Amino acid sequence: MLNDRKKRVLQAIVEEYVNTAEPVSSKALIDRENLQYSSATIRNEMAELEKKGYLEKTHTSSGRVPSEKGYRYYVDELLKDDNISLEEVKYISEKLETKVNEIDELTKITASTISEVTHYTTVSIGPRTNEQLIKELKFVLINPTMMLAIIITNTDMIKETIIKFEEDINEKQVETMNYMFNQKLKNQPLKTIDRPLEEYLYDEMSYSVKVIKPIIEQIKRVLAQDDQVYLKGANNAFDLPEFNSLEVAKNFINVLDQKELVEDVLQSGLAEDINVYIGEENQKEELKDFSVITFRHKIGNKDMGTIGIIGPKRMDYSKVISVMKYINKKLKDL
Amino acid sequence: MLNDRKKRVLQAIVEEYVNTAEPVSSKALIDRENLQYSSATIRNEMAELEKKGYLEKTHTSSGRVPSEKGYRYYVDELLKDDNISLEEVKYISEKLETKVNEIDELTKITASTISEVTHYTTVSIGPRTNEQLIKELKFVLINPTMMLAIIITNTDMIKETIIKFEEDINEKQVETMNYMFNQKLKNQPLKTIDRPLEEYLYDEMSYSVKVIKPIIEQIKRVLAQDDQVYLKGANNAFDLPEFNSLEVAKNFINVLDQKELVEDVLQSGLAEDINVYIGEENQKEELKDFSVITFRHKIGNKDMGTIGIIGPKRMDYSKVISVMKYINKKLKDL
DNA sequence: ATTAGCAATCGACCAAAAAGAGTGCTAAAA
DNA sequence: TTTTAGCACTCTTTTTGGTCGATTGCTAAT
Repeated sequence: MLNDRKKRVLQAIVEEYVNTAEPVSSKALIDRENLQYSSATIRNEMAELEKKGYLEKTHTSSGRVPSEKGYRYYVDELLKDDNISLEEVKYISEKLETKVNEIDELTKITASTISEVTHYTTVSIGPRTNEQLIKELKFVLINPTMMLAIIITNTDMIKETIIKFEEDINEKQVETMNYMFNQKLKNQPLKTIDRPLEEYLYDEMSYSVKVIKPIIEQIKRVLAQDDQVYLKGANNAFDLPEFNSLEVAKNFINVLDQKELVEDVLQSGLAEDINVYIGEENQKEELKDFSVITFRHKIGNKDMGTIGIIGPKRMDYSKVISVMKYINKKLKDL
Repeated sequence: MLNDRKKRVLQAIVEEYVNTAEPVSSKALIDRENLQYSSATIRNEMAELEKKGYLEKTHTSSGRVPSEKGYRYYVDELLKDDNISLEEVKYISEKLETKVNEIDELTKITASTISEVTHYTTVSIGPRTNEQLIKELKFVLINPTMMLAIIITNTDMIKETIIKFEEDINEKQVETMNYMFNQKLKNQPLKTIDRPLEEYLYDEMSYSVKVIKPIIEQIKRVLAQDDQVYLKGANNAFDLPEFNSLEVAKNFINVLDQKELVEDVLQSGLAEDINVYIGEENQKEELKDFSVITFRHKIGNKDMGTIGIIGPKRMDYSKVISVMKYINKKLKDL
């Protein structure tokens, strides 16, 4: 356990380092109001914090930098989560009141708002396809060999796909299929469309395989489709000093370029609304030098999409988390 | 006009520079089979090419680098457009044979294939919304206050949107609207949905404004929506030595981050299938240090989407154009 | 328990020197 | 007349050495 003064020192170092991006010296802290000690005293505390693993040095005569353990302690125990200004509150409120027709759009707006307020890069993704229910399934005949299938989920997400047939079908048949498919699928999770259904349809329906097969195949394909990852503020990253290292910048772009990786990260979050992953805590090798904060937006129990912030380990955790918590409250009120 | 030997020298310099990214010295060329002269002779030719503006020096005692005029001459007069290997041909063919249901997907696949073969960053966009015809407009009632509008274009692009009403409507009304709207809009360009139509509908249709207004507004909104820009291989750029300059890398990311800018560039191309813009030839200030090659994919007269390659001015024009030409031919055969 | 003071360490910065690459030009060769 | 060898000159890159300043850890005093 850390004594009170050590906590104050650690907090001051994290905050100072987040601000300046320079290793923090004992001298840099002595002006703080809650640290009225000489530099020598601070130095002794820093040495002990280092021994315990909360701080690191880049070389013998440099100032200290928080270790990942240090950041973690800060996030868990020391962080203020009301670090948000009046202007920010106002700006966010305005943004969130934009009228949207689809939930997807709300996630995008939220993501870009977070990016604008925090100046970090955000990625976002809509609700998880697999967990949603089918609220409505509609087939619309376009011409004798083409039909449009529309799936509307309980979160009002729309997925649509064209289905082509090798033989002509008519309106009557479409109506029947509409009935049959809905019978079986309505209020079911999307992942229901799997083997058992396929068998059922082959068995129970009177249409030829030539008609049924393309429908199931195409619907499955659309559902399996990668969810769209939305990226905002990638260039903000380049204003941060850590991105002056080409190595780091390269890794960063590399991460953002791999949509599947980003998707995985966003999908993998725990049940919490807000999750913080610092450096090595990230599952993905490519993210070991970054910190990621994910924010899962729910209405009731319904997953409405996930937003992630990717930035340097020297991230302003306090600001980001404050903003997210405020947005979370605001969304619940909507 | 350039004499034959000067052409050979210019070509050799461009190719060498594209390969090595280092200013080309007179000595570096003397091993070429079609340049069997001493370095002094080459040097004299280089001096003259420089005086004519085809080459540049970074400082008095450096090798030569092609100027934009030099690249332009190379692209127009010297470039070989069959610079494509058997493996590449095979790889491309395979990729293009992927079955797709929507034209949009074909553009994406083509874009990523080009990126994979050339190792440059590609951006792409579907067919221009405004120029397409409405092949089919369908309204589907979801519940008494919600209707789905589906627009299918002549390139089989599907645009759909949910429309919410303040008062209940019934199946009968939807059918009538289906008829009325189709009557007016079928086989019209999408941009038809503009003021005149609005007036017409208000005048001629018997439904209240409360019903008509949200439909038109929402359809307009969807059509005005930014076309989705698809990005592939952004990280490839960072393997190129010019991106070791942080300045350049930053500009590059900045360009890619501005979807509207990229969209503009892709939409602005001339009537040609393939257009090359070298440095200052780009309309956009932000692209002055890059080269862009756009590739418009058409079937008949129908615009099917545009793909752009963004890279350094020291781009392998020959490779890129060879690949695009091959793909173009291949697509025409499909 | 805290602090003043000081030697020791190490990166950042700078200037000078040395090495290297390439050109332009002149004069000789073809 | 065209081509080439040779060399002085220019400019960049790399290396070297040395100073400066920031910061620490430790010791002894408060």
